[in-house]
Amino acid sequence: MDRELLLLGLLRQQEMHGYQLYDFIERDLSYCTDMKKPTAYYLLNKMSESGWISEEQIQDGNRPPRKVYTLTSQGEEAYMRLLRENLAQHTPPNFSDDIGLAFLDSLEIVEAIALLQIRRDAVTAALGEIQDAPSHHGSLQLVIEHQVRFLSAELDWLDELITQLTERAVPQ
Amino acid sequence: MDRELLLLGLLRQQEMHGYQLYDFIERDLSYCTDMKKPTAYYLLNKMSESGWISEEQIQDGNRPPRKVYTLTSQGEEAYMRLLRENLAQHTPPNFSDDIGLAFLDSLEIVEAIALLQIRRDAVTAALGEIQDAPSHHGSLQLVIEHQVRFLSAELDWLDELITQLTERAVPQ
DNA sequence: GGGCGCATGTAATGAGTTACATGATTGA
DNA sequence: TCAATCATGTAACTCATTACATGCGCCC
Repeated sequence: MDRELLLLGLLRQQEMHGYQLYDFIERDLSYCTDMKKPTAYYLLNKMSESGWISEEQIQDGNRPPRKVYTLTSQGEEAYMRLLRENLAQHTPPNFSDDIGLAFLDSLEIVEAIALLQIRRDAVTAALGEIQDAPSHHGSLQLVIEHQVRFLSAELDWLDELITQLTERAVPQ
Repeated sequence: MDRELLLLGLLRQQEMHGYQLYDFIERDLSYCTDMKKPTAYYLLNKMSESGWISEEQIQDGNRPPRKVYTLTSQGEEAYMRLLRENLAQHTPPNFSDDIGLAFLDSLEIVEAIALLQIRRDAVTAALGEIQDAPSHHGSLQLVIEHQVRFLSAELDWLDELITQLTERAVPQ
């Protein structure tokens, strides 16, 4: 239901058509989430059918018509319910990266360090990307701050781990 | 491929049958990952067909026979490849919780604080659960430490956010 | 005039889950 | 004896993705 919440939340701030929503999410929210085009269209159609949003066809010359969506009162209700649910809950994220960590000792320490350095670079790059991201208004900015916080912690942890391993690799 | 890596890594440490693997993952690794039974059996069959693991049927009385799996040399190769790949990469985890955060300003501050308190409790509970978890040998322990690190950072962030909001709610 | 961006969608695929099915053993 | 655990699996379903399909307008 998180994707539904996202779409409802964006539509609530400003009425938009599908492509616009997709585009905004891919462009401006790429550091924290994503949603492919067919998913966006599918969810919008679904929510339209269940009465959460209403659509207005807008024809512009011979172009394919745009379907501009607006929250209905049911949609507003659903939005508030989903938002409260989401805020009150903690969903442990999937750390698929941790699986490799669990078997780190299968490798020579030197190689393990080298690989973790590469990971470190990737985290640094991600952090840089977010910090360069255009700042958003209102609480959307909170998401950026949260991501920065997370990536910084991740970087600290990796650095400590690499240091530990290095000490073990070259004792004195 | 992370699930395959997990199964291979566990089998490499000790030969096991499907149920045993499933059980270990659900019991001892629940704080960082999970894998349902049909998924485990499916992946084991797939890896067996592609020659990564070999199975030995063990009959014990009238019980359903157990299929005990061992890494083949191909499996060993695949394991090392997947491990290196995993260690070198950074996969940004899905923060579905952040979507609610993005729309925090739709709520009265007082309610937002109350909801975040509930989330805070959930994070605290998760942290406690991990710290009580039985310690693992070797680098499996690294995963626990990483999780503790993450949850602590999460808790700090939530506390700061709640403090900020509280100040805004009651200025002086 | 040819490719990219706008705008919508369908179809096929994939990864993983839930629900279901089976049958023996073990413990309260 | 009756439920839980051990042990394996199949079938159906969900959610989201990739690949495909269509067609207009705009800019180089």
